Amino acid sequence: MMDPTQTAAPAAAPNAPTEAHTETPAAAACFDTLPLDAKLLRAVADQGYATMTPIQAKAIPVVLAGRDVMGAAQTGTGKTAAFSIPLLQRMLRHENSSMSPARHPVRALVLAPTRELADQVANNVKAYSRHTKLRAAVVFGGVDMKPQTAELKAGVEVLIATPGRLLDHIEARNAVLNQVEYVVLDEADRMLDIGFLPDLQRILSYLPKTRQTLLFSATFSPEIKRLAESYLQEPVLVEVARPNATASTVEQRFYSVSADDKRAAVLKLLRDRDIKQAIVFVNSKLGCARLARSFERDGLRTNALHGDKSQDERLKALDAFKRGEVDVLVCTDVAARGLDIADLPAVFNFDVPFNAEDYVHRIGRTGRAGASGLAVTLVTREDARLVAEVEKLIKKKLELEPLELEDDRWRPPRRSEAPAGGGDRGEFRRPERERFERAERPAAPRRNSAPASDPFFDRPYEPSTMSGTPAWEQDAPSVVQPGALHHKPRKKIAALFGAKKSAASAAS
DNA sequence: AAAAAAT
Repeated sequence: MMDPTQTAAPAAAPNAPTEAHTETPAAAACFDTLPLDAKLLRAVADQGYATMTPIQAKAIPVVLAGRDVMGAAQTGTGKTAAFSIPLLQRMLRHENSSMSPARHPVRALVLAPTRELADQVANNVKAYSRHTKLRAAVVFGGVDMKPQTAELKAGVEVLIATPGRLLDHIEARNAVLNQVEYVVLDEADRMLDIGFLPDLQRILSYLPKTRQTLLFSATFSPEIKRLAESYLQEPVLVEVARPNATASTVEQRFYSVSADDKRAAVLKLLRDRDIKQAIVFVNSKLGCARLARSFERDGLRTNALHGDKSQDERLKALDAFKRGEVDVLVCTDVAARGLDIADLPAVFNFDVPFNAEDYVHRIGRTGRAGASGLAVTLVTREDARLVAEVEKLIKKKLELEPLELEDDRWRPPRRSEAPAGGGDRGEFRRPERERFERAERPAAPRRNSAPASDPFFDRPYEPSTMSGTPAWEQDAPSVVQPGALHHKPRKKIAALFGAKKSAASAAS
């Protein structure tokens, strides 16, 4: 069943102003039907946005009403704007009279799980607040603290941060968080997972108990939902799709290959599908660096992005990729979540991710804002179990296809065949370089139009719920069967593998 | 089988 705001019925948005320049025939609600300050509406229009995406249409009024929110929507559907615009509005409405300029209190805090994502969110918040006097700043690790400190001391109303560096600033008394009124956890389920939880709890301990808290993600397990509940007060669950749903705009393919053929498979698919640009996800930093070097030898313009690179290299790699100067970005899961790369045509899972949730996030780098995208996952026999977990999580029947690598030209030499010394390893790779040299490439960032507002509407799943009561009690059992694989402790899964496999096949 | 986030 469709949500009323998502139908094409003209009556759905009677107040839609005629000046809105949208090509969408569907009468999706426009931002200016909301009680938003003109400064914010102007900033939204500056970004080229007129109509709201479903998560925005549903979450913004709830945030404006001051409620705590747990928000779930597919990747690439505008969650950042869904929380930042109404938060800015509330900050404009309620000037903090107790604000003492000398103490530079932060009024809104947004936490993100990676530095790149924090940076991106900050850029969005700055864009939406540009016509206001509210100041936004971002702090994350890997870069000099001094400029961040100076910015904090000068006074910042909205602070976007990764946890570790924020704690540094708190302890150095650069950031005063005892007057925070709004907290957002972006990629909330990641922020609440075991690796982040201690830092997160420490940060929250510095904040006032009375505040508005917002959690957003495309993935929520019932366990995390329950945990999250303890950080929220009478939260409203805002769901546009079932949590863990993949975007309908992404074509998902699963190819059965041997580990030795994975590189050849990527090259073949890049060629066969005429893919101009792609992210290739790898499970380990070492594998990431190696694969990037390999693609480089194949003549592709390639960069690696992983946590062992300097922050400078990381930001430059991402930037070069966004500008189209790099064909293939080989990454670890540092890039799995949240990053918005306009019109990225394809994502490859060179390795099947260890966590099914990460599959959802990885493929969410493509098919964003209504664009179409391709997600290819390469599956070896050992990965069958992980794929089964993905299937359970996203509740979609996945079909494993064979991939014929008939033409030897696309198969890089095996270790045993490779010429010693690693010189120029084979002319058969030349066609790759030529194809990419021929490819037409957009010179500048490619997205200027407003995001299409209807491709997200065709969900086969339950319509969103928006109620005043915490909904996950009734929701949890129906979403996932008790005992479903991805709810078992990871250790148990690992143990299953350990029992089956000996160290024999571990060499690589 | 891992990655990320402080130095």
